[in-house]
Amino acid sequence: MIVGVLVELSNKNIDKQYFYSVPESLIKDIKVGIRVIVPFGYQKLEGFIVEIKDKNEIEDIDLKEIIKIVDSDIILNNELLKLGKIMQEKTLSTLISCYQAMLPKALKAQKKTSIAKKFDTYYRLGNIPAKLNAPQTKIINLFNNKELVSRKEIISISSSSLKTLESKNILIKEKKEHYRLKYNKTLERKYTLTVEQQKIVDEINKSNDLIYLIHGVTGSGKTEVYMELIEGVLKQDKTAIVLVPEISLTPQMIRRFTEKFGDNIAAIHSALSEGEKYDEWRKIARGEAKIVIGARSALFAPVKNLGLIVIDEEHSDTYKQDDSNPRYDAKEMAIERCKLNSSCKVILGSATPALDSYAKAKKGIYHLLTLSNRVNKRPLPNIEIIDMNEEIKNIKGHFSDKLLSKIKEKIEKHEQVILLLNRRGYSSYISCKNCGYVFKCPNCDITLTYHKYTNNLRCHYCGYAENIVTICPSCRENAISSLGVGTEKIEEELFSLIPDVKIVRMDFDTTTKKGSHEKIIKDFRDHKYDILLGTQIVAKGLDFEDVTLVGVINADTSLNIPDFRSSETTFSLLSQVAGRSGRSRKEGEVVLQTFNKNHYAITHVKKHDYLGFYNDEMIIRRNLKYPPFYYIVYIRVSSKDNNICYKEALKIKKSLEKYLNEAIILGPSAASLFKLNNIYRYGIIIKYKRQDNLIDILNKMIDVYKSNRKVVIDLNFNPGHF
DNA sequence: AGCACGCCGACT
DNA sequence: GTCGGCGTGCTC
Repeated sequence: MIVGVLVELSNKNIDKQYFYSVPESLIKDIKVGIRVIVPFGYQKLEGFIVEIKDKNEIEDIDLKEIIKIVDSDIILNNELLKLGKIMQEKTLSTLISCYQAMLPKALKAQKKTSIAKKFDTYYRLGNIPAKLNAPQTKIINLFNNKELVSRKEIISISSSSLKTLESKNILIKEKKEHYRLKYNKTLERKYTLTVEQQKIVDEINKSNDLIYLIHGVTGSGKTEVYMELIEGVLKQDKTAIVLVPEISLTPQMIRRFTEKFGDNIAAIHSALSEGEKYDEWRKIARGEAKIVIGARSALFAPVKNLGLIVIDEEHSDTYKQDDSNPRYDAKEMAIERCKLNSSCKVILGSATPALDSYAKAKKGIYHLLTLSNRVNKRPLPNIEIIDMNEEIKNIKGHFSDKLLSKIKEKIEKHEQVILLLNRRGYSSYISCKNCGYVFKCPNCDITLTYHKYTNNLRCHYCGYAENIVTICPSCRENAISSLGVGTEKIEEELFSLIPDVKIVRMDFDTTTKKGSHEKIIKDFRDHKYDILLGTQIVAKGLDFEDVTLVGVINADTSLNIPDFRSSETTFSLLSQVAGRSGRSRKEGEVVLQTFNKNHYAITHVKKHDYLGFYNDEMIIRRNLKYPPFYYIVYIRVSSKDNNICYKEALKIKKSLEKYLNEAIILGPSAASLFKLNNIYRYGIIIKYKRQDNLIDILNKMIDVYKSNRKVVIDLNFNPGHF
């Protein structure tokens, strides 16, 4: 027996099957998809068996032998094997990295300390003799209606009797695995769908389309629709996967699913320990959980007979793996996985769909469905725009009079407030503190990034650069600055403006600890605080009854992110956070502070007008040749040597221009993290509508550079950001 | 990735 | 002479 093994190392030079013979003693346990340890050159590596062949199919006589089998579980089933190959073709990353990306750490092929399974001890009956004493009889009676009884239960009667019974082989010990997590079905809330919700459920159920986009305003009850659809899928003995942007941010979602489906669900997310993930994964593989809820990678949960994939908040950038290889798009992969199953459907849901998704829906590629009313006909909150250019003279800290007085008013009425501090992205930009002017690239219309290293402003798209000035070109004030504000500073200001106010901060720094996020949510719901102050994190899916005011301290910051999507992300963020207000009986209000009150992202948020925003933004995207009108591939060239790096990047650009004559090639320009860990990076952008030889040319480029040890190239198809 | 081999400069 | 730097090739 010969097996083809894909080893753990992610490197284009060795990203292929290596063949090994199987020693006689292991043959019976060999299956495709299991992990094995093999000799590889001078080292021992872990890998996956991806093929089994007969001896006479291979000409090579001198194969090495497999050292051992890691465990008997099939990790990569047929479906995952196929899906990994598709991912490889879509990302041009290594095949092994695609497989690894689909698995929890404990199941990846890599040398590691193994994670122990957790066991409970049980007993089964052996031969029962005629004579037993009283406690012994009592113990035996425990077996009246079951085969196995737990040690715990027996000991509660008598531990010494257990000892005797065990020694006489009357009771036989048996270990049974238990999973670390348990979901208890609680009393189910009876919920009747609204007419609008029911209509959507019916339409999806009777349609044969593959992909659906549910555009539902905040508070329209998309989750109820998902649950109803899932119930239908379960009735057909099929399974479902629900993807959420970041599951630890949506404890309410899990709670509602648990209420309805109990232990039929498995949740996979970053807040779980590796041991817990391992358990959840195997529970799914054994068919003990039919519904999987989780972040991006939960898409690859080993469910069988998949009937439905739900992608909630589908506009979220977390569905694109952008930071490391393979840079895959979970939405795209969901559709691929769907196609591998018969009559499986993908549901995308959002109050503010990604422009790309909505465009596809309008074209009929996705089946568009709309929920235009909030549940119980609650009105959408009234949104008030505060022009900070006007307010700047009598501003207190970062607060306008209007926002401050509204906050005070709500606190007096014992209602609650959510404040959003819209924090900029990773890169820094320069703006005028007086009028809010930001420096933009004359070629690309995106914000220029400040580079400390060279002390100038640069465009990450085309490489345009200009020098720093201190006088604002717009208002002529000497107020150019790169300072941002943090939640601590705002909290401080609030304390001095409203003594005795109770504030809880929530940002990515205060919520890294396991469970801290849930605790903040719970405490806020219990009215331990008046104000929830946070960054982007407070915009996501939170549902508080008594929040009647949402304040946005700086609506603009995300408009200035150097990314062609900055308007879209701003519109989406503001709409989402506005949706947190007035979710129950009391009417909600929203106050947005901005320096750009006439910006179309702001004006459309005020009117709750997604379509209006969509139409405006599409015109800009078309004119500037951005997605969804053009596709983008980002090529990152990196090296320890700045000079070599730039030269190679330029060489790549030149040859791409030669071979890709239907595409626009931009760059090379300094990447947003130009120098990191002493490695320099340049980026080249390919924009194209149609380019038939693209994949072919890119593969050739990868091939040329795989043996180059001075520069590394990296590809990102349709990057989430730059 | 990680290791060996082999070619070249510099130094006990 | 020979130690070690690194460019190159190979891993079933």
